[in-house]
Amino acid sequence: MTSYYMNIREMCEEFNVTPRTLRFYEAKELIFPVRTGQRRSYTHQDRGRLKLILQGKRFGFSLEDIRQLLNLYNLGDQRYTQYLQTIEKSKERLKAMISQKDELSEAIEDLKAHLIQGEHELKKLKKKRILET
Amino acid sequence: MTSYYMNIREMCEEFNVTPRTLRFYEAKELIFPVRTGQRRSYTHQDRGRLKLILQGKRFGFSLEDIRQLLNLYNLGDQRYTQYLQTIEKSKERLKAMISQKDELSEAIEDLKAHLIQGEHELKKLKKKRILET
DNA sequence: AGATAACCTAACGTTAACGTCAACTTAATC
DNA sequence: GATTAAGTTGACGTTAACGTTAGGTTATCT
Repeated sequence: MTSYYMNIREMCEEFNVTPRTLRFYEAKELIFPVRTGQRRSYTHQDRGRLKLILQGKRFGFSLEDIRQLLNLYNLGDQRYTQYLQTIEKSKERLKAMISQKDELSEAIEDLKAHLIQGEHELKKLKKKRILET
Repeated sequence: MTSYYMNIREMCEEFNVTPRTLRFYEAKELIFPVRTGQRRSYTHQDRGRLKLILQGKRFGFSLEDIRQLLNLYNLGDQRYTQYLQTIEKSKERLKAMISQKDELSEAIEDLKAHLIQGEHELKKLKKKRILET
């Protein structure tokens, strides 16, 4: 297992981000590294959250969207009403993700069809080019 | 069928965007409305492209990414090398979309599991609250 | 024909998500 | 123990994707 605490450089290498990005996410309260002296030490929790952040970004979610979702993954010491709100927000996100997935499936099939058509046309163009040479 | 040409207001209503957005996409060469005098007239082609643009945005693609993809859907009068490049770019996009879909599927299952767990915890909290009242 | 509405261009403003740079402190190395 | 490397905190800069405002043109309505 990877060491319990990681420094900022190790984090950057593992997740392929810059220090600035990690500090930025911290300022936005998406991750909460502890301090060893002045330096940041990233825990297992932080790594889990960062993974989710980067994933969310690939899906086109904003950091604020992601922040709300993240709470679901660390439902520790929240008040009841906050807890409830987190779950409601997460349900919304889930629905959005499902419809996004469906849309994506359609778009993929559509793109495939156009690509096949495109390659067909390309062959014809190629022949023409050869004949014209 | 909707009239062949649409003015900017009709477009905005149909696609739920602002005039600024349409002019912006035009400036970025994503759509090419013709002019009727000074005014823009949007064709069937523009509507098709706009639909794809908005879809692409929901998937988290940049306008530049989308612009390259769009060429595949209007492979009209391109040169052979350009044609080839469009197809290559599109293949890359397709791969990205497929992996995004797979990732999304996983994330959805994961989120579902956490939601179930969260609702379970919520019930326990609720009981505690009632007992404490 | 004068007013009003719909459209236009041009230009500056805004927000998210970082990049970059300066000046400082701490840790590691020679 | 001086230097170098790694990390830190501001603070200002940058880019994408529009929003907003000002000032001008065209079409329509009364």
